[in-house]
Amino acid sequence: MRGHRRQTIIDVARQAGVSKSTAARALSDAPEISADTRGKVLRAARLLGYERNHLAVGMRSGRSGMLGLVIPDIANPFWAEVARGAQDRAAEAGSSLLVFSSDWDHGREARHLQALRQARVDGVIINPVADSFDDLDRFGLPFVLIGSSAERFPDTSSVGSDITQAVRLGLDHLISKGHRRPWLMLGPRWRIAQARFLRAVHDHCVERDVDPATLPTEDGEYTVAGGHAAMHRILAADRSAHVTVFAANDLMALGAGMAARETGRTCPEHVSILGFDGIPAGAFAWPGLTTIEKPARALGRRAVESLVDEIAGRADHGRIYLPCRLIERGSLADLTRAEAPRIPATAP
Amino acid sequence: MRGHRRQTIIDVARQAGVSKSTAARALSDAPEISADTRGKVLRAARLLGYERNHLAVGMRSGRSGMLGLVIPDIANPFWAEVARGAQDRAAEAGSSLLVFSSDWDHGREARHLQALRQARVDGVIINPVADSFDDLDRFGLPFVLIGSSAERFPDTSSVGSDITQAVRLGLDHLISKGHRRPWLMLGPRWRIAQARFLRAVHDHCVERDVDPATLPTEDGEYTVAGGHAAMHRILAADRSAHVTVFAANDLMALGAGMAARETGRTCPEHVSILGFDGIPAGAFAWPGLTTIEKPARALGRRAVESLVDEIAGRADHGRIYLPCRLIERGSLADLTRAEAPRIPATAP
DNA sequence: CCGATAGCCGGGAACGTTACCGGAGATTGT
DNA sequence: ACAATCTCCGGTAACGTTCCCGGCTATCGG
Repeated sequence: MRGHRRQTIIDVARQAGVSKSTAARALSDAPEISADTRGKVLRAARLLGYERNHLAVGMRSGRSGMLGLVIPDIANPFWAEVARGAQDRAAEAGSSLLVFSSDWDHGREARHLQALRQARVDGVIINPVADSFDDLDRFGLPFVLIGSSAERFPDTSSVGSDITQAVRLGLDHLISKGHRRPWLMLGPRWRIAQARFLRAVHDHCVERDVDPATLPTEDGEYTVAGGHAAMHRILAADRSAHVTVFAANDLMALGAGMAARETGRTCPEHVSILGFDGIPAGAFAWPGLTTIEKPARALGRRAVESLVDEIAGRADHGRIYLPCRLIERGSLADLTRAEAPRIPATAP
Repeated sequence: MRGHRRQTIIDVARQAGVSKSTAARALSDAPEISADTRGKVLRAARLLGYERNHLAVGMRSGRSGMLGLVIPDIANPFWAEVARGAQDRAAEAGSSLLVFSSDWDHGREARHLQALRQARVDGVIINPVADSFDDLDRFGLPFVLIGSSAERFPDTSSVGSDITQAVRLGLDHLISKGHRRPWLMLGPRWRIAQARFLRAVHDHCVERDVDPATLPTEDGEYTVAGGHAAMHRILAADRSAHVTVFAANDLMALGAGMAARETGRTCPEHVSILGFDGIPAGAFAWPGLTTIEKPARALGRRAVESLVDEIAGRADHGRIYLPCRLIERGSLADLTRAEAPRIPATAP
């Protein structure tokens, strides 16, 4: 029973007493077939437990019914959420998702793209490692950029979050709480996301009559360890009674919180932290991380939608920026009515 | 340039001046070919930018080079880590991974399995929704169970974590810290994982001369909200000065911590919490969550290894249980030398 | 010098499906 | 009543690859 040969459409046709063309028509509900024979075929298919062979379909029709997703790391909660959204939407569209993690490594990314091409996926959603992504034009597959790397490619559709709006949300909230001179904790200098974030901040500062040059910055990796290290550098450099940090990423913000605690400082008494991403872990920290939530799941869904448009040929090459949302938890002090906090007891 | 037809092996053969059989031999480095012609073919392939069509390969050879992974939720950090391990190992083995989230829903699971069958994946790694998983024998694909659902299927290989060892680790640690009567915060009653956890606890209690019947239990969903609700019930039922909880899952433990704070209790002064899973978010909570770490990434890797064995026919139908590791952070009080803590100031 | 063997290569068939073309009846219009 | 149209169906050719079989050349043993 186990070693039984797989049923093909020919078996179904024979069982139903029709030709395989007719069986195919019934199975792919084409219009030119009588309801009667369709019923017969469908019954036969069910009886035999027939499952259509998508490899053969893809081979003949040129559509494999598979989509590729290449992100930095599926174990990163933000990207996991994106993947979930993409997967859900792909399933609704009747296609499957091949997921790959590039680890910000060019070689891995290249290998994954090759695997995707060889698997003949119908299209790819990618957050490219390099913001150059030079193989783009001879990539030979429909694709959609996701995340923040859309700037240099005006001719390709992309889905990202609205950084400008997000930064406005964050800065205005900081200002309303009395934080006039937050540190900006940025990602690596070579990432275009860094530049975009910084530019959004500058633009908004100008709008609010703040001199952007007065805002101190510190770089670090987009990880907990990166934020941890950067925060130690910040605290070593800034001996103010209250240090405020606007992190470009929640993981960094969380790392910053840990670093602050290690120096005996508590949040939000001595330190205020604003995150960016909205990963669930921020809710469990104590105090809860106030952050700007990117619509990760929706991002994944929209990327798939753009991609199927792209595949279908109706490519409007649009750039889509989804709005973000401020989540207030407890990591931001209200300095407008607070007395000056005292210097932490044990500093390093 | 964009609309250029895809290069096939026939184009390569023509370019190299050989037959397609020879080209195929060169490309799949078969032995019966001279080094000279192989070089010619390979050069021609590179020149034309040839990419082998895996759909056609799968069609002819019966191997699609794709593996399926069906887990409850890719956005759950534990499963994301498993997926990452599986994906890495699959890439090393030269195959791609189709990822699906079932959301503990039978219908979704069934649809995903159908998609996987139709895609003609070579095998599937699955954490089944139902611990019955009755379609198993007529599933018709090589597969490996992952997680805690291997009990009822002695004939299938599976990969999971060593719950017995983990529970021993946890209980001994609790006892060493002076916690003699922890609450057990369990998952839903219908999940077999619940029974396994409970049995492991009982067995170990007997070994340590503790009457397992004295351990109070509380059920809940395997989520933050579930742990949150369960903790409120526990605190309502237990008015002791110090309440200790051994949660079956980190998310529940985190939810429990939030609930405790809401009632004005602090951890570890009034409440001790021991988690289970080792998700990264536990490190950011304050205090850090002491927990038993499951080797999630290794789990994913081993599952793929078992699966390729299964596909290759050398199925030893082994059950693999990987050891867990205790991570001490700050959520457990040391009751052996502490004076009796006072009752929390504001109880609900 | 001839047959056997090994090494290398080409030709065809097959995998399961869909696209296309043509044909047999049934139905319609004049 | 006859041509024209429509509805439905069957046969055949692809899609790109691998596998099997047979053939050609060169080498070798006797």
